[in-house]
Amino acid sequence: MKIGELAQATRSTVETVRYYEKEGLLPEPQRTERNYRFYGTEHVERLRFIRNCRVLDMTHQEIRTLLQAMDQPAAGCGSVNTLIDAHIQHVEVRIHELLGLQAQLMALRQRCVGEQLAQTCGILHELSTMEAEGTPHRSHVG
Amino acid sequence: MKIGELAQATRSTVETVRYYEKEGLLPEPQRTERNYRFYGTEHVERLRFIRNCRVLDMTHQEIRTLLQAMDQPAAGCGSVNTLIDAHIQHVEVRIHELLGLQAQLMALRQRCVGEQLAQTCGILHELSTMEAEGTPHRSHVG
DNA sequence: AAACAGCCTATAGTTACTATAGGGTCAAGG
DNA sequence: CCTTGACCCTATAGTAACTATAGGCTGTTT
Repeated sequence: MKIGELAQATRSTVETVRYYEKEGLLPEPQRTERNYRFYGTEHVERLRFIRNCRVLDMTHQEIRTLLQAMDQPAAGCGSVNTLIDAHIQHVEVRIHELLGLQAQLMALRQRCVGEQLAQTCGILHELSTMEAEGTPHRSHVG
Repeated sequence: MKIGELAQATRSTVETVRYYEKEGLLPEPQRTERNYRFYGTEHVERLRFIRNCRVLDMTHQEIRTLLQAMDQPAAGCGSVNTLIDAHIQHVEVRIHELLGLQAQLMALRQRCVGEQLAQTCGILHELSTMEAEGTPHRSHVG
């Protein structure tokens, strides 16, 4: 199959497929005599695997680790379990961060009732004077 | 004050301060005769405002809107309220996404108990065959 | 005079794509 | 035969919000 068909079969785009190839997530396929990429079912499976991982918000690096495990069927899958556990942790941490954020934002929102002038707006005043602890987040789990 | 002192006073870094200036979030300060940036208390306040917004996960574009409101003290603050409300929505949406993700990941984790071989690992198998709906997220609220 | 901290500009790297420019291939229609 | 349109190719730049690096000047201390 050609790249457009592969993209359709996996709900991705042609550009994404080419990008994964450049990143080394998807192996380089054969080429036709006219230099078109030509894929088989193994590529469909691999790409589907990758997309499933992405839906679960894994990074390319995490996916690379899982693909390595896939490529060594006779080896143990401990690294897989470890990775998934760590990823679940990332997600939980981020959920807690966002719940805290939500509380902060709702408290902030209370500061201005009805429509005020900017100079008397409690929200702007609070944003100017509060001493927030914490930093803008950096977790890979958005 | 010099740029290093400003950074310290606002718990940011010298590089971030210069970056905000280039982005137009922080106005260009005066320069000393030796071309060092020289800041006053108005810069401290503005930068503190920006950092507070960042801790709340607002984008630079959102912050720009708030700064504009700050700069028009005699105008209404309706845009501020609207923006905060929308931002709270973003956060709530993301929380729900992550809760769904967490559930999916925990179900996935159940697929492999103890340490298996990669070829029999239920996690890898599930990742290969599942038909996940949804796309990798794109919300600005990480 | 040399070492060291701190400042300067300009540029590249990060993540996972997305978009664009500029060009070749292929089948169908006029 | 020519053109139109869909599809493919490579290479490069843009996205968000920084972070890091190179290469060089300033200012203070020893």
